[in-house]
Amino acid sequence: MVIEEAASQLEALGNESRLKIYRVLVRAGQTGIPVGQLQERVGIPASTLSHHLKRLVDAGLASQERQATTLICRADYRSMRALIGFLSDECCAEEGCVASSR
Amino acid sequence: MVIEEAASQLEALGNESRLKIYRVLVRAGQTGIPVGQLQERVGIPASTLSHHLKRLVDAGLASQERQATTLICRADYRSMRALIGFLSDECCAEEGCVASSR
DNA sequence: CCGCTATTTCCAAAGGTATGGAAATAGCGG
DNA sequence: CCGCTATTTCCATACCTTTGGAAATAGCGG
Repeated sequence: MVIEEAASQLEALGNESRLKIYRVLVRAGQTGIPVGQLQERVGIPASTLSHHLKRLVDAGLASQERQATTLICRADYRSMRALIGFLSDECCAEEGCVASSR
Repeated sequence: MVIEEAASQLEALGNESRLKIYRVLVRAGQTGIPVGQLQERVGIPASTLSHHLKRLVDAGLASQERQATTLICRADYRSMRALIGFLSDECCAEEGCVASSR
């Protein structure tokens, strides 16, 4: 993972609304969750939610799949795994840190 | 870790300059590194660097300690550990993710 | 107290982000 | 093709971020 990508993913997650959205996505598992239900769950206006979702998708943290008129959203676990890996490896490579204490 | 804190730390790391700075801090280990050396290392004007450092410190990701005229900066490993824990636990609690594949 | 180095704060400009209502679009089911 | 629901795009507004030069401050050593 290159630093630009890590930064853009961290930026995407570095907003309370988006982090909440992302958390709901994660809890929805592989099944995913439609935008509408997501909206009820997080209580954000549709327009705003759509903007935030786009940021998460653009950052590679989530994906969307059309099923008729509804859009199913899913967290991309691989990217989160890669991001956690980056934080552990690149940013926590020295003594005293989680990576070395394992 | 509460979601507000996680979001603010992710936001602090979600900027390429700050992520680079943070990485240098981590690599400097417990010894830490003076602001001046950090500046040479990342090639950012002193003023800008100072702003970024403040953000990292405010987010609890780094700390600073005066030693005479120089300021030693250090990464706060505990906060990174907590952040990685949050991402693994809160955001990756379902099937298919890193947390469950361990 | 002075000069010196290290670092911050002040200030201002430019651009980006967040927000959400209103209008547009997508994709059925009939 | 129409109406309907789901979702996005358009648009505008307010606010926040990033950037960096210049001036201010901190803390020595003399």
